[in-house]
Amino acid sequence: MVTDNYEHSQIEAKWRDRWEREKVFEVETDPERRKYYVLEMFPYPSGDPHMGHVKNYVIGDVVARFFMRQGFQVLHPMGFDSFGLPAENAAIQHGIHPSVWTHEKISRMREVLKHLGISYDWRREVITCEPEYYRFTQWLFLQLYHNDLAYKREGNVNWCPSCATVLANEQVVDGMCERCGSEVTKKTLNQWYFRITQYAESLLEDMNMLGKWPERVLTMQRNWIGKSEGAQIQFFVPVLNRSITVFTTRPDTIFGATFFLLAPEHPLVDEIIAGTSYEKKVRSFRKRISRKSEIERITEGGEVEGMYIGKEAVNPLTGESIPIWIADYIIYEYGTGAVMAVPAHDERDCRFAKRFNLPIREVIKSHDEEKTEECFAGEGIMINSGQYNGLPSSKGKKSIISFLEQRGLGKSSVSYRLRDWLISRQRYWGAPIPIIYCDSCGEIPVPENDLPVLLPQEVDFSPGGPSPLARSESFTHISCPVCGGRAIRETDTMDTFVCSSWYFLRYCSPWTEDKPFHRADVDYWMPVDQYIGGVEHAILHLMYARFFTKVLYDLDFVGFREPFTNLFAQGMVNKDGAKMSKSRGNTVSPREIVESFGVDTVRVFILFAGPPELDMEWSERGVEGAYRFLNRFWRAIMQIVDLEVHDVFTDEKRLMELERDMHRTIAKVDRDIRERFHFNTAISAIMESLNQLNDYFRVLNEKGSSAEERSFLIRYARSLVSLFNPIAPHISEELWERLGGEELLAQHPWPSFDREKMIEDQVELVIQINGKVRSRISVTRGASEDHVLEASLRDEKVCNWLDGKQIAKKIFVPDKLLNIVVK
RNA sequence: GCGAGAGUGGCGGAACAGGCAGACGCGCUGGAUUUAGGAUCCAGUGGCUUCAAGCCGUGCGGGUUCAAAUCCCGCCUCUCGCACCA
Repeated sequence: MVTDNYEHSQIEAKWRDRWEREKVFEVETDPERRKYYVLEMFPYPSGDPHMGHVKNYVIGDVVARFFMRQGFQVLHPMGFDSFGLPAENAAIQHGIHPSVWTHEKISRMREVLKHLGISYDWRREVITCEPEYYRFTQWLFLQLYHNDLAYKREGNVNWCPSCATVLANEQVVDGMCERCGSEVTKKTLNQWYFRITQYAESLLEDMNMLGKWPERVLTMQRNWIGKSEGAQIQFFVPVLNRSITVFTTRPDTIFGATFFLLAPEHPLVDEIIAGTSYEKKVRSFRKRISRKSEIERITEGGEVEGMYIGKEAVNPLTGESIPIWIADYIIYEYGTGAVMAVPAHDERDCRFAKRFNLPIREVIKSHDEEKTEECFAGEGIMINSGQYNGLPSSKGKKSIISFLEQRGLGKSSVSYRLRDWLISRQRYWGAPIPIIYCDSCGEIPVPENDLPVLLPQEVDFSPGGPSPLARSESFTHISCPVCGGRAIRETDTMDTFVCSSWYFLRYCSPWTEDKPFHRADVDYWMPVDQYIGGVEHAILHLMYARFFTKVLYDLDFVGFREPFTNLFAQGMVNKDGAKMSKSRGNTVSPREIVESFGVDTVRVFILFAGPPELDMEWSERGVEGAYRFLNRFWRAIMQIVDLEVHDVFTDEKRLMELERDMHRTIAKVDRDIRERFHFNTAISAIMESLNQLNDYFRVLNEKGSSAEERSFLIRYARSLVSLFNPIAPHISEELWERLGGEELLAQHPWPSFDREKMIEDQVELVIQINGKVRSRISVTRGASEDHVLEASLRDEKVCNWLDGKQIAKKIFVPDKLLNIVVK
């Protein structure tokens, strides 16, 4: 029973049920209709959603509801990214099985989310830890495997001792584990990788075909991929009787190469020092370096370390012999792991040369004569470079590369900072990697028909030792699918980012059983038109998802190369100036706030606090303010619903003003939502209209209202309620019904406006004297300069300012201002 | 260090293409209503100035312009990202 007061809980429950009963948000593939796909990053089910989630979903819901009312079929799904460590830690600490823990959390979270009344098609829910889903995560792994995009190799990897697993490069932040904050160490392990580096160029290139993405996200991805163009050059090493290739972006500085550097772990180092007195020293040097954590490297002020390893390399241009050193700042995985050191023009080489007293030879002169820095890394004119003297660096680069190319000693080359994606995790709660090792057949992919490789239920979660899967006899020991002989399963599971790299495809086709998705579904719905989430995923998730999409495109499973046309990165919700977190104890529970104020209040507060891309501050007063506004809104509309008609005159002038205001408000709200995502100004426009309305009520209270006024006000109220609907869907649906709306507002067409009706006949025009506002006059729209000048000369204030002055100049902006410049 | 972004009342924030700075809201002040509080309604609310008139005012300093929060140059502060990537 809904009373005449604004009873948020009754109203919200009523419409939530109604939308569900009438399947308002359920959509089907239908190529006849225009589609729009709105997606919010799905959550890890940690329990109750927090305010950051709510903000995310509310933004998405406004967009979804807005487009729905534009006549689009809107796909707006929700699911759970439900593999991951917290579930496993719960098992270790409280003895609850990860599956049980996760499903409990999901139910709880789903309940709260449903309570928010967001326009999800819940039938399409995706849960990544269900075999029905991870079966296809494994299937996708196999596609990558068959196309040489998934491979296993030994490598020096990031290890988080606290999580007892390896981490991808992307998951190490300032030398700390992105998840738990412990210091990351290095370990040499045999691990599975995805060959994302093969897609470095298209990940970079295809950024051009994206729609609206935040510039900073693109920049971050660009930096992460880190493309640099240069050359590979061969330096002959007499002791090996062959060449070592270096990568450099500055072939024009080759005459300044005074020593040669190798990464300490470079395998050629061993060949060079074999049987020499350096063997022992190098071994202990390597040991010392590997103990040095990333943190120490950064905090020690960049003290470089290295040592001479006893042999020489030959500069292919000068024929000069230069000593070979190893240095800790040379990264084996980048470029070729070997560098020609040019201390005069590279800061790091310079530091190294100074520390170990190596010669520094200047070969580039700055264009700017004044500049005589010790280490000049810019472009300039070549000197001390034989026949190349006098050439600018850019030309020199090209000539040197072509000289080397002709002699087969080098070529132009591109390097990327991006590394292959390490996907193995030594943990239980993830999708098992579908690989089998047979004593006689070797490494065998699990046949597609045998998928999913199910996680065993009964495993030992006690901490320490190998991962729970490795300890499970029944899981590990199987017979080879090829020869039937003895075999063991891979016991690593996949990084959860693999699961989230394709979930947006599954939403399109969630009921498909024999494959991850139907092509027709995906072709209809994809790409996601608007993706919304936190900027913290700017690199990791967004790049992995882009990578997966590109692989699927190349393998002809999908017909598009980019998954997300537009991306919106929302700001955080803070409290007391800091990020809300359990450890700080400054969290606000959405569940409780919704209980006392209602969903619509929370939505209005969040959206009104500022533009959504900015961080916002949670404020109790702000919530109350939003609540008060909803009450004010309710009362005003109800006053119109209950308006009695009297036999009185109509205030035509006020009515016209209101009419104009109505069209302006529609135009503003429409634009603010559609083009700018600035819901705060959309709400303030609605508030202004409401204030207009209240002013008018005062007139009506005095004189009573005519039938004409009542019918106009109903129309006005309807458009206001209609505009408010994507922002506060429950209250607006209720008021819509009370105003006589027959169909659901959620399915009612979005209001349109008439530009003609927005125009005023009288405009207020600003009169400036010497650029300062001195007066305002009211003139008819489109008044001429002469007319305005004449009118302003009759204005007392203007006359005072002009008294005894000469008019030197006039600037006239029609319907806006007249600036009179006097001497 | 490199790169990107941002600095506007007591606060969150408006000002779409150089043209009325401070919309809208919060807070605060006064008033009405009320037994009282809350809620509600009305009025006010950038600073200086005794009122009026006026002057100053968008981080700081300069510039362009009839006119600058907005454009240009220099500086300061903050936030974020990258940080031995040859």
